Amino acid sequence: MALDHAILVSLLEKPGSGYELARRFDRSIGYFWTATHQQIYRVLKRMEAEGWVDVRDVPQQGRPDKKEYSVSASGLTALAEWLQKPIQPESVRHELAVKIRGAAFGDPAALVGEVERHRRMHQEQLAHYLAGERRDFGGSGAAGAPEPEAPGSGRPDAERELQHVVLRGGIAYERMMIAWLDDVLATLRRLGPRR
Amino acid sequence: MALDHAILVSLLEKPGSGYELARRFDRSIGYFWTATHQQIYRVLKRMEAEGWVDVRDVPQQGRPDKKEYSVSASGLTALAEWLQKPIQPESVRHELAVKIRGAAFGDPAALVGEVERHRRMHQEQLAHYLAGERRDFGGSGAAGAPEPEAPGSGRPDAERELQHVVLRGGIAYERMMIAWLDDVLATLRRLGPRR
DNA sequence: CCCAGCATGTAACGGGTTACATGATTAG
DNA sequence: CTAATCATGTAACCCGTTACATGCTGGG
Repeated sequence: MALDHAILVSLLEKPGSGYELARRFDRSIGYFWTATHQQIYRVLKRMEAEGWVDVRDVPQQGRPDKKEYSVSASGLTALAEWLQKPIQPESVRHELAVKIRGAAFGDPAALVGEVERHRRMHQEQLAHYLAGERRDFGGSGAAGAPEPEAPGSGRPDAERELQHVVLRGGIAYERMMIAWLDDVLATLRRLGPRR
Repeated sequence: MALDHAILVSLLEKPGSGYELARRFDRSIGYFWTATHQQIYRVLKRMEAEGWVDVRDVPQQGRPDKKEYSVSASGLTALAEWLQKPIQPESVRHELAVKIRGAAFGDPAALVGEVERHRRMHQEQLAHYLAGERRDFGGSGAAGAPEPEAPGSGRPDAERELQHVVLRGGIAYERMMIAWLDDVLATLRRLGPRR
């Protein structure tokens, strides 16, 4: 289970509250791992009990107080151990592919709208990634852009480079999906309506 | 939840036992949806109770008897209804990406072996898909290859075309992953060992 | 004789999802 | 006044995973 470790990585990049983590999971971390606030609170509580994270009450004005979590020494050790262990390849889950194969037993043309909708969503996600890349990693060429967020406890250069390569993975994924959905649309249109 | 519908699609393509379904989920259907035999038996029992599938005892010689499941009329209706409903985009889960970002707080070079391992697995999966494509959908050009499996109750041409376009999606995915993992490897090597 | 394959299951555990709950402040 | 944002939580349910169990046949 990687949610624990995803949270550790996020807290190492920048300490924060459960609420803040939930928002990060809707954004940068969410590019490759999703979690709701319920899951996050549950895991934070468990990790606190195990001593992987430290908590600090932060009073705020104009807002509710919050608990700021940060990674403890033993949490860092746990992460390092996990990094050593091989993981098995993720099992794929493409509900849309189930639908596409299922369309042979319904009306292929009826799926066109749905596939177009997915294509649009991937297009938006791609635009979002590209905007983030431009903002955080400079226009095109060399480095030199200021860090958008305070770097965590690691080497700032490694942190940035690795965040960037993961983002490039997201970009490649969205491009691949868009191209494939075009292929799917052409196929559905060629098949036409139910006999 | 799509496991129900993935099973319905597989049974429409060809009726079979829980055991046979489990093997298909390790192969063709498993390209985009995974399931273990325990899940499959559980769902088959539920769908039988709901009347989505019919069961037929098939005595065999030299092997244990089996229960052959096939989709009932109401199962087909349920599938058609599900095809109409929009689904939300799959939430991404890339454990390897968590590790890559986590490597900034450990030793980036130590991840190289693991990433190479994943690259090899994707290469094998790609080879497997390409072999399947050559076998089932002809060398390169036009159609004309004999169906490798008896077609289900739909239009055979639509069934084949849609299976092929899903397979092309798998192929595109593996190619994208291999290219991205090369990018990751180059990045990790550039960063070198822990300071 | 033992292992691999065929075939079907039960049990337990943990994670993910959805719904519900509370309470404060600020902006429209 | 109402809605949105910040902030933390409980409860229930289902799904996915892992381990265990049974029994038969054929091949090395």
